[in-house]
Amino acid sequence: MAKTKDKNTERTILKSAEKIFQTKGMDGARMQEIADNAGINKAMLHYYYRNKQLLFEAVFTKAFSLLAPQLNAILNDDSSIEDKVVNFTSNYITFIIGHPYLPNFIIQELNRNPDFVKKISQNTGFPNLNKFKIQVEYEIGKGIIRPIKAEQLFMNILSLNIFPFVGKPLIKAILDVDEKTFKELVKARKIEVSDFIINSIKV
Amino acid sequence: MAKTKDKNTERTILKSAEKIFQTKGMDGARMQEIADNAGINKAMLHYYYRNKQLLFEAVFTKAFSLLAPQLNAILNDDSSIEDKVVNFTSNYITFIIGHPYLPNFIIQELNRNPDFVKKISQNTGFPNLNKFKIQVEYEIGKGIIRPIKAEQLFMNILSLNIFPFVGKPLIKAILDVDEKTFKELVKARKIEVSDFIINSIKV
DNA sequence: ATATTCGCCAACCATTTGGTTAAACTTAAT
DNA sequence: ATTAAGTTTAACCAAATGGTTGGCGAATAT
Repeated sequence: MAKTKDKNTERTILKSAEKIFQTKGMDGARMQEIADNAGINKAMLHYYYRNKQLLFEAVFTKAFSLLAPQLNAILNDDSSIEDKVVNFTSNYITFIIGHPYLPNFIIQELNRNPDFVKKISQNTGFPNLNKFKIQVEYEIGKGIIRPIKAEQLFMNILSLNIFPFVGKPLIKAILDVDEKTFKELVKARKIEVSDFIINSIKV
Repeated sequence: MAKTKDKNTERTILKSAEKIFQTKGMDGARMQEIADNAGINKAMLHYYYRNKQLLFEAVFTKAFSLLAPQLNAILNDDSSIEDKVVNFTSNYITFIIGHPYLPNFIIQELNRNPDFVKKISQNTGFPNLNKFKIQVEYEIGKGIIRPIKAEQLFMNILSLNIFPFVGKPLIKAILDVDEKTFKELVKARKIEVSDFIINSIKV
């Protein structure tokens, strides 16, 4: 049964590696803990992924490949800016509620190793602003939205959507709310955030 | 000269510890690297701060004590919401440009150890929403601003101000801009962000 | 049937790392 | 000058950590 167990073990390892790396980060993760979590010998991690760095990169690349399409939705979709904001906000927050570890993991690791961003930004499908920029200028010219630089609008959209997840411990402490209340607040942001943005840019 | 050297060494250690911890995090930081950076023997770190955890906490506490007053400015000041947004945004961004490592460090470490937030949140002077909440409800009642929950407005303000610093590597890559251009964009946010918020909440 | 390949593991290894020790040095007080 | 207290260092230690090795058993190919 060796050949079939093969793929199975590899997946098990990746699953465990995701769990550990995404909660503890590259520096805080221990190969032994990943092996224990996967219920296998530590040597197996090296058998399948050679070393810690490569295992980490497998986890990171997969995580980023989940997030990138979300961002491309607002950058490359054909609908109006207002529609995009509404859809992106709702979809993104729903998505992250299902993967609450993702944004913080990616941002933390990108900050830890800024060179790493070059590697993945060369990848095809990496989000870029070109199309969005043209659209923003077009809708401003048409008088549909107020004048604003596409870069700033994009930063605002990203900030409002991502930050609450990344800054969760800080926000929970300041608002003095429990986990349940926090989740409700975040869920309400599916429309709260798009209203806030539309209010601001609509003429 | 022992007594005077004393405080000096202690400060030197803390300075180096700040530099290393804030760029590499608790897990990524090495006591040896801190000692090297301070130009002293590793044993000195333990002589003055007992162990890594306590040295880290000294750094973290100091970092947070720099940030907390910034947040309290918008929560406890007596001016109108509009004025507070304008002032906070400008002041906060100016402040962080001078301490670019701070937000990411604090957020990363709070996420790494959520229990840690309890410790510091009991501290007097820890930001809380009480006063801000009353003010938001008051201004809504008076018809000065649109209806919005204070919690959501606060999250929005925080997100728009903090996220660009935390998500810098990601944003730089997507916008495809160099360091200089990014700094200009962030600087422009001193008014960009408050305009954006005011636009959205003003009746 | 035999040889070979593959998945897997216990045991091991070299290095790193946080932390300790004991002695030397510096300074101020007696 | 002597003592006592605080400061600094080189050398050391035990544990943790990423990674390697050699072999075992099961499946596959010859």
